[in-house]
Amino acid sequence: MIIVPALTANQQLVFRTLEKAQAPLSAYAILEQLQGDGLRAPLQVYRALDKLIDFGLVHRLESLNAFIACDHQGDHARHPVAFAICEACGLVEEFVDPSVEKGLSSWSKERAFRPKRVTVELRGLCESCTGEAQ
Amino acid sequence: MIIVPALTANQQLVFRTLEKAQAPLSAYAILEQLQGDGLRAPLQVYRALDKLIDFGLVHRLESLNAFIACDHQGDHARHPVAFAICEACGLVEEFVDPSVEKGLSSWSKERAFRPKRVTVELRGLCESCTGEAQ
DNA sequence: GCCGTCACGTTATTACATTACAAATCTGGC
DNA sequence: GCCAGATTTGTAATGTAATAACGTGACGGC
Repeated sequence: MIIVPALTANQQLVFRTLEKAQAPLSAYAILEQLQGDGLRAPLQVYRALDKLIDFGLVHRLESLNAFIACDHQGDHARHPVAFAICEACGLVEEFVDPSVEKGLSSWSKERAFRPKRVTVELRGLCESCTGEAQ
Repeated sequence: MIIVPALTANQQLVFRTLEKAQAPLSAYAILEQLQGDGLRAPLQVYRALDKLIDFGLVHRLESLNAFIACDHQGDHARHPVAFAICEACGLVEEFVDPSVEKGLSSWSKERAFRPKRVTVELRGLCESCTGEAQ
């Protein structure tokens, strides 16, 4: 169980922006949206994001250089999570797959590798975009 | 089976640099090494990298913004590949895990998601660094 | 009161990647 | 051979993402 301390003002602003978006946002896109609320510099956003990621409230999508609110709040906070990203409509689906998890953890155990951070991302076409785009 | 056409001059230069490095290099690091050989602009490197990735000769490490020569040449060219990256010594190990592969492909099948590109990266500590760094 | 810690703010800079366009080079048809 | 179109290559400029370096202020323990 991870304790999430009360969020600071900046952290709340950033987190709510991501929650509302329901889609991945880049740090600079977040900044743009929060310029009316006193945020001025990228670093303010990056710092908030770092914390939110630590708390398990936000995930980073490496292949997109973007961030998204975790939609299994606390549920599997900090579990290795995977993402399916539709390149046509931008939809991002977050999921946990036991077989993937098992494979990675047993590989790690065999090699005595100690994973700190796990990235699993599928880029492709979601069901509804599959027909349209060939 | 994928046909790899003869590499262009730039592609060869970039590929050999990565082969020699045996470690991930950023596009700009590659450029720096090749400045004596007629490469001048980032785009020349990025274009070569794009092709090499298409051919399955090079992989991109999303969590590092860097590139590395595939070390299973042709073996599993274009198969989904996973990486374990040591944050202490920089060692990168490329591997294929059937259970991971199976998990991802069956998840995709169930959701009718068509993956085009798969990223699986573990960041952590390799065996030899695990002792030293706590 | 003093110190350590932590979040915050600001400026400048570095790192990574792409757009836009011009020049060169390849290719098939005649 | 030579031209027209397509493809690849080179170059400059720009856009986007992330961090370094520095300093300030709030708060709790002692």
